[in-house]
Amino acid sequence: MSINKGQNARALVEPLALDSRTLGDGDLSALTLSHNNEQYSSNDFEAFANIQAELECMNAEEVMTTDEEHIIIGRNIETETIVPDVEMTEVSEQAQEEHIIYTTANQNNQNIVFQTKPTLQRLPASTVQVKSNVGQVTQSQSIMIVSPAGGQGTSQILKISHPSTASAGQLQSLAQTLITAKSADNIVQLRSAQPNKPVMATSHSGNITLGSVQNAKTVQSAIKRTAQSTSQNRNVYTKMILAGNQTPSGQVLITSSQNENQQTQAIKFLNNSTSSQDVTSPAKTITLAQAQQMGLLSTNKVQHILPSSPQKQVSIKKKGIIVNKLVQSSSSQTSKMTLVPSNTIKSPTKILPAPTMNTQVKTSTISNQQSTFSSSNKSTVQQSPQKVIIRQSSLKPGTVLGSGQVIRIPANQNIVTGSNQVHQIQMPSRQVQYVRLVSTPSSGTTNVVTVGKTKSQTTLQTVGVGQKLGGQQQIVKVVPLNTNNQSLRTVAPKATLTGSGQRLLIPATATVSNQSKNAVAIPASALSQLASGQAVLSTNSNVGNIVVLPAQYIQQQSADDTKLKSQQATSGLLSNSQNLQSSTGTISVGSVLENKTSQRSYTSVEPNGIRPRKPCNCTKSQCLKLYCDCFANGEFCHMCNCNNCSNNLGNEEERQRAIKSCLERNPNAFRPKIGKGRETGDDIRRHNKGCNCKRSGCLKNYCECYEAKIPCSANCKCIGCRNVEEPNLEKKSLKDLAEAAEVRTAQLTLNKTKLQLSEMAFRPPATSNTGARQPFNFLTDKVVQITCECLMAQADEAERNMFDDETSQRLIIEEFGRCLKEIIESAHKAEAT
DNA sequence: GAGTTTGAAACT
DNA sequence: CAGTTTCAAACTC
Repeated sequence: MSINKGQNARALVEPLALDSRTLGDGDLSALTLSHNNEQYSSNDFEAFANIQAELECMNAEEVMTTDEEHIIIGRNIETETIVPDVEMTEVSEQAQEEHIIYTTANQNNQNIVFQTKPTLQRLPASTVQVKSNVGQVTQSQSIMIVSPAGGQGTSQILKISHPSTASAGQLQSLAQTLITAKSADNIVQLRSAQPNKPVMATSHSGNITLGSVQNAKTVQSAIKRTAQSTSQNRNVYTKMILAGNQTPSGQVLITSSQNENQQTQAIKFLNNSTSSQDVTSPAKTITLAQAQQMGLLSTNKVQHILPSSPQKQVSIKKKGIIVNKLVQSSSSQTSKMTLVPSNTIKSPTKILPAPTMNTQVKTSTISNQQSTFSSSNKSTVQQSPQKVIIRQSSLKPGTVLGSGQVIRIPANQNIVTGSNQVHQIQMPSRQVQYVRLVSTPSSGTTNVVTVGKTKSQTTLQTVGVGQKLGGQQQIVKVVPLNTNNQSLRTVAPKATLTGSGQRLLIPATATVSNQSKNAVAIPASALSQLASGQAVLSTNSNVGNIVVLPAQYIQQQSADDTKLKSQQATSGLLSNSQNLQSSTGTISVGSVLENKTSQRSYTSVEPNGIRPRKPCNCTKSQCLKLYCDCFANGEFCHMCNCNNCSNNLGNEEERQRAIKSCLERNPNAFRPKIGKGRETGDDIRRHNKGCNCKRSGCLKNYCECYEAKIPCSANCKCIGCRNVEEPNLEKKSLKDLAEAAEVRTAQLTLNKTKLQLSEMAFRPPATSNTGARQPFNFLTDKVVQITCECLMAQADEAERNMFDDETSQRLIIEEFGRCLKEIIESAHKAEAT
C-alpha cells in the first residue's frame, strides 16, 4: 500500500443486469469450458482440497498473468449442483507454465485465462502463512471468491488490489480475519509463488494450454518458500487460500500475484456448492486466444460488452469476454477488496452525492472520497480502470444458500453494454443482480467487494464495495431492489425510466442525464460520495433494480426484514436479509480493516471513519426537507423515528423532487457545511455558511459550529459568540485554561463586535436627503445594537478581571467613546468617498 | 417524557 | 433581502 500511496482508488459499483435475451448462447455460453458438463458440488471442492493437500508439496497452481485484466466467468447452473466458475485471466506477458498460457509478450495483447476450478488446500487456520515473492511490483490484484463449504449460501467474490510488496501481510491479515470472522474451520494457506517450479494447481487442475501460446514462461510457487527473487520481469504470485472445511462457513480463496512489471493479477475461484458430488473438476486455465480458438468465445458479439480502458483493454473487447472482468489500471495503482461487514450500524444511508460536483469535494468529512472520480464517460476513467463484474445466477426457487455464493453466469446470458464503461447485465426473469466494480485508473487504492446471494426468488443481492481513498476505507453496498416485494421497505422501482436504462439517484445534476441507456454513468462527485457510503439507485424497468447502498443500509434492511419476519409468512426477504447478513457477516470486512488500519469497528464508526448519524425524528417534513438531517446529508432514513417518512427508496420520485427543490433554493444544499478555511490554512475547519446564533453564545449544540466542534469564524453572524478558537493547550491547569479561554473569548467577541461596528459604519445603510452622510445617519439599529454589544463585552471583560466599579465604568465609557469615534470616522470616510 | 428553547430552513 | 413561520434538534425539568 505504501507504494501506492497518493493514488486514489476509485471504484464504480454498478448494478449489472444480465439479460439472456441479449446475449446468445454463442456468446457467453461459449465461454463454458469443455468440462462444463461437469458439475461441482461443495463436496467437490472438499475433495479437491484433499487432493491438493496431498499434492501440497507440489504447491498449488498459479495462474500468472502479467496483465492487468482478469476476467471471471461464472457459469450459471440451474441445478443444485454447481459448476465451478470459469475464471478468465488476461495474460499479457510471460510467466506461464504448462497449463498457464500467455499468448503474447506484448502487454497490449491481453490473454485471458480461464480457470474453472479453484485450488483448495486444507490447512489449519493457525497455519496461515503468507509468503510472497518480492518483486518490485507496484501493484497486484487478487480475487477472492468465498463460498460456503456447506454448499448453502452464496459465494462472495472479492477483488483485492494491493501493492505487491505489502500484500503478504495484508493478505494474511485479511485471511485471518476472514477465517475468524466466519468460523474456525476455515483454512488459510498462503503461498508464495516461485519461478521455476511447476505450478501445481495448474497441473492437476487441468488447465488448458494452447499450442499457439508463445513465450510462455513457467512460474512456480513453492510452498513454504518465500520468493527470493523476482527476477527478470517474471511474475511473482502469492497465493492465499482460505478454505472452510465443512460447515457452511465460507471458503475463501485468495490469490495474489505479483509482478515486477508492476502489474500482476491472479484469480482464484473457490466454488462451493450444495451438491454432494465428490469430484471436483480441476481448474482449467486458458488464454483468451485459446478460448477463441476453442470456439469458446465469439470474437464479435461480446466485443463491446466489456468495459475497458481504451488502451489495455482493447484486446479484451475484441475477445468479447464478458463475465467478470478485472482491470488493473495504472501500473502503480493498488486496489484492494475486502468484505463488507454487516455489523450493526445504525445510521442513515447515504444516497445522494452533492449536487455540484468536484468543487467542494475536498472539504470536510468526505474529503477523502473526492478523489478523482470521473464519470464513466470520461476518458480518464477509461484509461485503465479496474473493473469487476460480479454476477450472480439465479438459483432454483427455494434453494437456500448459505453465507457464500459463487457468482455464476448463465450460459445464454447476454451482456448489454452502453457506450460507457459501465456495463449492465440483465437477467429479466430471474432478477439476478450483477454488480460490476470499476475503479478508475489513477486510483491506487483498495476496493472492497462483497457479494452476497440471496434466495432465488428474491432479487436482493448485496455487494459491498469499499474504497480506500486517501487512507480511509469506504464501503458501499449494492442492493438490488426487489421490484415486487415490499419487504425491503423500499418501494418497487418505478418504471418511469425509459427502456432498460438505469439511472442514479443523484440529485439533480446534469451528469446523470448523460449516461447512456444501459450504462450507468456515475459522475465524479457521485462516485466520490458513493465511495463515502452514499447510495446509487438505479432502476430498470425490465429487470430487478439495484441500489448501491452503504453497508449499514444492508443491515438496516436486515433489521427491517427481521421486523417483517413476524409479519410475513413468506420469508423470502427474510432469507434475503439473512443471506445478506450471512454473506456480509461471513467475512467481516470491518475486522479486516481493523486489522489493517486499526480502525474502529463498524458498529460504531462508518467505514470512512465517520461516526454514524443519529436517527431523525421528523414528523412533518416527511424527511424531505433540510430540516431532516438524514435528507440533508444525502442519506436515506434508516432506523429513524420519523413519521410519514419519504426519504427512502420507496418514494424516489418524491424524494427527487424534494432534492431538486432544495437545490433550486440552494445549489450547495447538499454540500457539507463544514469546510476548510482558506485564509487561515487548510487545517482549520470552518462552517462554510456560518452560524446565526443569538442566544446560545454559540456554546450549545444549537450552534452548528459548536456542534461541529469548530470555532466560529468570520462567516458567522452570531451575536455574543463565545465559541472561539481554543488557545494553545499547554501545561496549564484546567482553571487556567478556562480563564484563558474566557478572556480570549471576550477579546474575540469584543474585537468581532468592533469589527462589525466598523463595517456597519463604513457601509451606512442610509443617506440624508441632501446626499450628505451625517454621523447620525450611521446610527442605525444595527449600529446601536453592536455598540451595545461592545459595551457589554467590555463590561464582561471588566467583570472578569474583577475591576472595581469605577474602573469598570471607566472602561465602558472609554469603549463607548471609541465606538462613537469609530462611527464618526466612518461617517467622514463615507462622506469623503 | 413532556415542555421549552434554539436556530436553521422554509416561506412570504 | 429581510422578516416571519415552520421545523426538528437541543435542552430543561
